[in-house]
Order: sequence, then structure tokens, then C-alpha cells
Amino acid sequence: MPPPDADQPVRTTGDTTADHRRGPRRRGQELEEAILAATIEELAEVGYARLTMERVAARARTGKATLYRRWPGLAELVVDACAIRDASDADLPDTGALRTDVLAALRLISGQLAGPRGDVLRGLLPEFVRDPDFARAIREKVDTAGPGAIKQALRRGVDRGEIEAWLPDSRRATVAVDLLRNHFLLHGAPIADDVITDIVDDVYLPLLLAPRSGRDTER
Amino acid sequence: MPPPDADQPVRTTGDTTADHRRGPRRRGQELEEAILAATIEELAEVGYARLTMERVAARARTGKATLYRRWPGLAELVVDACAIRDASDADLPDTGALRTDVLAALRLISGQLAGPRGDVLRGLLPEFVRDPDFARAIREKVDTAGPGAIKQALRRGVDRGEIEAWLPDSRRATVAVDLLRNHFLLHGAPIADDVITDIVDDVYLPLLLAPRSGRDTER
Amino acid sequence: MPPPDADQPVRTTGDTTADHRRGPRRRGQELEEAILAATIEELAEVGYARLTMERVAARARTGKATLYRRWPGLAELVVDACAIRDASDADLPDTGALRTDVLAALRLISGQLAGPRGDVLRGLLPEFVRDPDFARAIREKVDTAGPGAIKQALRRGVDRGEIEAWLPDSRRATVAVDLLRNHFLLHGAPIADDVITDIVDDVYLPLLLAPRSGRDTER
Amino acid sequence: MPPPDADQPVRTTGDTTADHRRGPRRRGQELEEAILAATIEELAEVGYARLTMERVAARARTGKATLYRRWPGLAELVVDACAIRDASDADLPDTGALRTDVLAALRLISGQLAGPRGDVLRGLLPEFVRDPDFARAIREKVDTAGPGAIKQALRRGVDRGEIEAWLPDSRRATVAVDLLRNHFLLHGAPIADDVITDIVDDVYLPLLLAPRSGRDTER
DNA sequence: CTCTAAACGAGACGGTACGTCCAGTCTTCGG
DNA sequence: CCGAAGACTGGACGTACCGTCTCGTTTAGAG
Repeated sequence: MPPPDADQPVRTTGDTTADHRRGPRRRGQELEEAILAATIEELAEVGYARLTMERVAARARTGKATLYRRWPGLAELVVDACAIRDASDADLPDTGALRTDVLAALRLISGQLAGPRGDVLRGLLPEFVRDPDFARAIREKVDTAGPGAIKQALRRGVDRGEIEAWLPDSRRATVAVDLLRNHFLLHGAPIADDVITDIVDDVYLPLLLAPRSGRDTER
Repeated sequence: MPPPDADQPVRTTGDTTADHRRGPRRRGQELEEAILAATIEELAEVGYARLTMERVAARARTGKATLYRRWPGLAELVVDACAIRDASDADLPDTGALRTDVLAALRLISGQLAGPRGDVLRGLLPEFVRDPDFARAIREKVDTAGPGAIKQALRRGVDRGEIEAWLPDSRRATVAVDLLRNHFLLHGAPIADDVITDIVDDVYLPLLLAPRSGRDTER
Repeated sequence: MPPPDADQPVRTTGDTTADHRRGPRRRGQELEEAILAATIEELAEVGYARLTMERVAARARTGKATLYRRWPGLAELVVDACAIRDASDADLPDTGALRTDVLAALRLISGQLAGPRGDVLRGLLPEFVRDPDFARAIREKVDTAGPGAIKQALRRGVDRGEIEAWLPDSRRATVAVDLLRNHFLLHGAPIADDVITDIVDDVYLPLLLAPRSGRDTER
Repeated sequence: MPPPDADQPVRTTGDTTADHRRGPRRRGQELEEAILAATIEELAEVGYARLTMERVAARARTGKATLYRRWPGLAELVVDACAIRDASDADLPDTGALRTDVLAALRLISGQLAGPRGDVLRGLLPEFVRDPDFARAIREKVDTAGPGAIKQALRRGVDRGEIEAWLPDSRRATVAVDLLRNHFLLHGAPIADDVITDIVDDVYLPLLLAPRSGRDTER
């Protein structure tokens, strides 16, 4: 009973194992892109929770060591894979009023969280403990779309005279996005639209219109 | 709560327990408590990320099957284990002013998140996708301490005439806790104290004092 | 999240578990027969290799403890279960000649080995190491049909004057069955008929007709 | 069946690090031999019945996956492990007479069956049902020593004129070994010496001297 | 005809082993 | 010589049974 051993002494031909399914071996850029694409596909198929280095490597038809040489772990790989597809921070149309601009911005963010990116965000949170630098990198990506769109809306509000000029750079500015994100993390997607309107009408707009406290500082 | 050594030689009952073996086999309530205690200990020692059924079973001196008979997976076990240690919603001292009461409440919550419970909270978020019922169970536990303490502070504020009566049950009430939690999830513990004072002075108090919008409803 | 605990402190009613459509509880003889029957059925369905106490108990609608109260282990249970169905050693028809009588006897045994009994025989062999007494018990059952039928055939041969009178009780008598069993153990069932005829014509009959050696003794 | 070796070219024999605690990671040939050795040791220590993949892996200081990558299950592993130590079929001394030659051969086989190989043989029999190919592989190993030694004895007997020339290749030739094996499987080891002499004097020699039946054919 | 002790059924308990999957590391060998 | 491919160590997974034990329920059989 011969074990399924690969090392036959008489290997007459450069056969089987050498059959490259990819002709010339992929390297550098090409290989990296293939890996990131495989990561995205896996992510869409099985979700972040079931994502493994093993499966990504298999789908990319490469070895795990190739992944580890480029990324310290799964989390970092995923961050890169998502970054590639960012493209976001699209300009929001000017709806003519602060309230509707803000609503539009929140709905945009809500939509993004409902996709695999939201899944990833949740999955990455536990990793934040490991490495503060990593955590910061994630936060920057996460916060890309959110504050950008909101800040734009606030600036328009300032221009229209709806709110005071110091607000877009104050601690109050991010409250809407923070609450939205908090709701997503606890309740998941999709986020019901009245949650968004509640945040805007019951909290965010009143807050923006509330008088500046003595302590309130620009940031 | 002292480390509940369930089966120690003390066992007062009539049998002459030299306790060579495990003594009388643990069952039901007693066994369950031993398991939950073991879970807590493991959690404190290695953290949620490194928690395994195998180690919990070993520490509780039982078999994995006994765990799986009671909980579908690690996540549910941990939820139960944390719940047991709630000791929650401890009464906060009346400091005489809304601001200081709120600060005290947030600092209490912040302290809880800095412990293993915060670790657990982060670790559990990815599981929410699996099962909405499970997610709800977690949220209830997570929200135990927070809104309770805050609501108490707000009621005292109403009694003192600092804020209006409808606020403790409005959407605005939870904003401080939501922002705190959001900060914890993104930045981790410990939460710097000026983050807390910023939330209170720049956002929460102004919001509580802001006029009620037409849409604002009690909840 | 209350675990599914059974031991409530206040169990007011003799509830649920008592609703057994199994009217009178079986005991003693009746129960034992039900267990043995269940063993046989399992044996026929899944074979000896996959037989477990757990499944037998479940099929017999009893508890494992009831099995262990009666038999030390699976092997002994199976031995009993097979014994119950022995009934065999059926009289073989007198075909009028030694050769055909012997062939008929071997074919009878071959048929038995092809059924679950053969499966059992193989499965039990490793157990022989454990306990010599157990081994002897098995051997007696195994040898029941074989030597009985063969000896009958030999006696008829003596009566007809075909062979000498000392042969039915000599070491030579069992050779045919021994060879047949050996073939079964190594090659399994079904046993090709020319194996049987080879044994008879090339070995057994020549052996029976060979002159008694000086050393040959009755046994 | 020694697995074909692989790495002649580079592997200089001086390989200092036979110590695999922290030495270079074992692969291919070297690893395989370590596993088979561990199997043999376990076999000798606890016997086939208590042999587990888990323990073999632990003793070989490798993981179970490495075992399963090479062998489908315990049975196949054991077969290979035993095969490696075969080396047998040693030449038997010419004692000058057929009877003593045969006795020597049977005693050799008896000795082998009394060791762990006999244990293994019994343990493997139940597996024969699974896979006929597997069964054949075993039989070949099992029959290695037996017929070889016996056939040698018979050929010498022919040369001396003690028996007829057609016998070494006839069905009668294997009868002694078959009976011995049958006795071992039912009664276990050690095999009493008078069982062997009985087989030889009461059955085998008379059979070899019995006249050829018309049907007797060479094989 | 009670009352009691044993047997029954059900299944939990502390374990062992299964066969699989994956994390990271290390070796080999092709380009 | 670099680096792609993949084998290796190690460990946890969740399941199946083992043989024991506990718990309540029947049911004989003794008083």
C-alpha cells in the first residue's frame, strides 16, 4: 500500500505538478491584484466571518506564504482589498436645504454599510485591540465617506445661513454619523429609514441649532 | 463573587468524601455555574479572541459535549457568563447637578467597557449577523447599565428643574451613551476623560437644553 | 438568555416525560428478548463494525444502563443475540455418498458465514485477546453448525463403509471446516463454490482415505 | 514494501539533526519513517485494539492531518508500518527431513503470530469488508512468510524423494499454514507446540503422502 | 392490598477519539 | 537568487460514543 507520496524516484518527465495553469508564473503587481480580487470574491460569497487565509489563497491559486509575505494577517488583507474598491466619497447633490442634504448623506452611508463593507467593519472591530496603528488605518477608511459627505452638507448650510460657521469643524458635526454607525453596529443593516429621520429631526438638527456652550471649541 | 470552587472537599453532606474522584457528579444548576465561572476566568485571562470551548471545558473540568448541550456556541456561552456578573445598574450617587451626574454615569460605563466586558462586546458584534434573536439578547445586556444610569441622572435633572420632563424618554436621552459606545468600538478602552467631557459639554448638555422640535416625540 | 435547564426548584407536576405510549413497562424475559431482537436488527442494518450500545438501546427503546446491567459489553451482547437465532445444526439430508454429504455440509456453513453471522465472527476475533473465557464461548457457538454437520456426514460414511471408524473423532475430521473458515476470514463471503469442491476433492477426501499414521490418535 | 526513496542527491548522510524536537522540520521520507516507527512502538505498547491516530501522531510529534494526508485511516497506516519491518521469509535451515523442516517452518510462523503482527492480523480482519483491494493487500503480507517457508521445505522434500513433485504447487501445500492460522485466529497465541505437531503428524504428512486424486490439479 | 425495593426509561455527565479545517512557519524548487 | 507553491506542526472545531451515574416511574413481591 504505497502512501500517496509525491516524491517518486523515477520522475521521467517534467510532468503533472509542473503544469502551470497560468502559463508564466504571476508575480508582483499581477499576483497581488489577483489575491485582492479573490479576497473580494470570497468576502461577497461567504462573508467576513468565514473568510480564511486558506480559502483566499486557494481561490487565488497561490500559497498562504505568499499572502503572509505581503500582509501580516487576514484583517490587513481585507482592509487593502476593500480600499481598492473605495471609489466612494461621491459628491452629493445639493438639495437646497440642510435637512435634506444631511438625510441624503446619511442614506448614502447607510447604503454602504448595508453592503459587504458593513460586514467587514463589524468583523474588524475585534482586531483593533491588537494594534492601534491598524485601528487608526481602519478608522480613516471607515470615516472616509461619512464625515466627508456630512461636512459638505454642513458647509452648504453655513453658506445658506442655516447654521453657524463654526459647526462644520466642531464636535457636533460628526454626531449624526456616529449615531448612525452605532445603530448599525448594534442592529445591523438595513437601517430603517425612520431611524435616519429620527436621528436628523430629533437629535442632529436641534443640536446644530442649539447655542454654543462656553466650552465649545473648534477642533 | 468569589471563585466558585464547586466541588471542594468541604461538601458537608453525610457521605465520607475523601473525594478521590470528582466527588458527586455535578449536575444542573451547580454544573452550569461552574462552567460560567470558568468562562469568566478564561475571559479575564486570555481575552475573548483566544477563548475556546476546549479550554473552558478543561477549566470547568467537564467535557465539550456538556457545553454544547447547553449553548449552541461560544458566543452564547459568553453572553450568559457575562450576564451572571452583571451586578449592574448600580445606583449612582446624587451629585447635586445634572452635569456631574451624567459625567459620573458615563464614567461608570466607560469603566465597564474597559474591562473584559468591552472585549466581549467587540468580539460579539460580528456574530450579530448570524441570528437577530441573539443580537437582541446581546443588546439588552449591553444596554443594561448605560441607559439605566443615564435615565436616573436625567430624572433627577427633571426633578431639579434643570431640563424638561419629556427628555428622559426621548430619543435624545441615549445620545451620550451611544456616542460613548461608538467611541469605544472605534478607539477602544481606556476612554480618555476629555472625550467624556467633550461629549457632555459639547454635545449632550446643549442637546438636552435645545428646544423641542415639532417632530420630537416621546418614546 | 436562560439555558435550557431541567432542574427547576419547584416542579409542581409529574409532567411531560410520563406520557409514554409504551403501556406496561417491559421487564425480565420480555425486555431481554426485545433487546436481543434490536441487536439483530441493528446488526443486519449497519453491520458489526458500526454497531453501538447507544443505537441498540435506542432501537430497543430502553436505556444503556439496562444493557450494561445484563452484558459487560457489546461483544457479549452480540454473542447472546446471535446464539438466540442458532436453532441450526439442522439435519442434513442423507445424499447417499460421503462426498456429497460433505459438500452439502460445507455449503450450509458457507451460507451461514455469508450472513451477518460471518460479519460478527470477524468482528469478534479481536476481542478474543481480552478474555479467554469469552473466546471459548464464541468458539463453541462458531463451531456449533460446522463440526456437527460434518461429523454426521462422517458417521454416515463410516456406516456405509466408505471410511474408517476412527475418523469422525480424529483431528482430521475438522480439517474441511477449518479450511473453509480460514478462507472466509481471509477472503470473506460469498465463498465461491469451486473453493469448496477444491477443499473436498483435493484435500479432505484424500486425507480421510490416507492411512492412519502411527502417531494418529483418537481424540 | 519500502516506499520509494526520493532524495538521494542532496541528502548527505551526516545529517546531524536527527533530533526532531527543534531541528529542521521533517518531510517526506524522513517524516514518514518516523511515523511508521511511532506506529510500531504504539502497537507494541498498547496493542492494536487501543491504537489511535491521536496517540500515533503525538508520539511521532506531528499532527493528525499529516497522517490523514498519507493514509486514509488507521488500518492502512498499520499495514504499512508492519510491512516496513517485514524483512522476513528468512531462510530456514535444512534439517535433513521433511517432517522437521515443516515443523520448523510452522514454528517460525507461530512465533510471528505471537508478536504484534498476530494482534494486527486479527484487528484487521473486520476491515476486510470495507475494501476488497485493501483485503488483498493484507493477505499478501500475511501470506508472505507462511507459504514461502513451507514451499521451501516441500521442495527439499521433493529433492530428497520424500514426496511427489507436484505437491509444492498443489492445494495441499498450504493446508498446514491454513490450519495453523485458523487455530491462531480462534485460539490466539501462543500456540502450543503439540498443536503444531498434531497438524503435521495427524494431518499434513498423511495428506502429502496420500495418493493423488483424479481431480487433483497443479495450480 | 398495601408498602417497599428493585428494575426500568431516560438522558446528563466526564471523557476519548474522531476526521476536518485553519493558522503560521519552513522547505523546496522553478523561473 | 528570489519568491511561488505547498508540506509541516499544532490546535480547535463540533460530533459520536463510551461506560457511569442520577433521577423519577413502574412493577413485583413480601408482609
